[in-house]
Amino acid sequence: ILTLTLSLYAGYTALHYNVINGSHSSGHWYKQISPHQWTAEHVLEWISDHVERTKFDASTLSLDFCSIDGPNLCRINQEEMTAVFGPQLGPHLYQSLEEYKTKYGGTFTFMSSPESGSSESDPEFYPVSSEYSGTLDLAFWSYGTVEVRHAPRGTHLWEFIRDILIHPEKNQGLMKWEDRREGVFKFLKSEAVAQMWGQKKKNTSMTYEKLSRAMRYYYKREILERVDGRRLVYKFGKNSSGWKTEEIGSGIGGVSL
DNA sequence: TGACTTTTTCCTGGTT
DNA sequence: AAACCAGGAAAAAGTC
Repeated sequence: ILTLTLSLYAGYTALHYNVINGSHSSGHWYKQISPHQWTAEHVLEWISDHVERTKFDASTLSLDFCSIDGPNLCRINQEEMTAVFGPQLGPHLYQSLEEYKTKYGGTFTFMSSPESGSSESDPEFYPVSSEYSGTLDLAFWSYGTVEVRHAPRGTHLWEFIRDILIHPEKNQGLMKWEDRREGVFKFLKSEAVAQMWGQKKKNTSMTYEKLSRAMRYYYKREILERVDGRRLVYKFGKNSSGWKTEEIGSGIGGVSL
């Protein structure tokens, strides 16, 4: 499953699936070995764990950030980690990585990674050391680059709603499935969800009234289907994706994002 | 830059 | 009466 989702381009969507499925089904093998031996998949598992643990909003992350293997990950210092993953998740990740490094420290020869030094008068030259082999885009590795470079894909309203729904462990009581298989769901705290949506869009004046207008525009595009008679209830339509339990590994991204 | 898409804002009117 | 639902219109934002 991990491999399949990785091959999909919808980065953050794949990360969500990791959070949901990876942590339960496919064990945490990365915990058994040194970070220096982690594969890109291990790194992704590790990140997913922290996303879940810190209740970080994964939708602001790009999978591109995570396409890095253990050896390269270990070369990142705290500042870089924070620059890339933000002030919340970054430090968590850094500390966790240090712990794993220490735990398996004796086994390897490299070391000296956290040159948390502050003499980098040469930002552009850095993150990559000589044998960089990951697929990480260099554009990300400059100070202050927290946002995704181009369009943060997956920021549409319906995706935001979907992502709340597929994260039952976090966002408790905000929304719930009425019929998971059919894609019928309901707002439990309509104004709270609207506030969160507003927060994401940097708009403090968002309300459910306005959010719901945007939702209604989805009917014509068949991203949502109308459910009448039931207040605060909506249903995903055929032009939405990423919410079906059977859909994992196929069909995601078949629809415009 | 300009066309196009999506979301926001506002509104009138109806329903639960 | 409060909280929703339906959409039209148009502005604002975001994308390509």
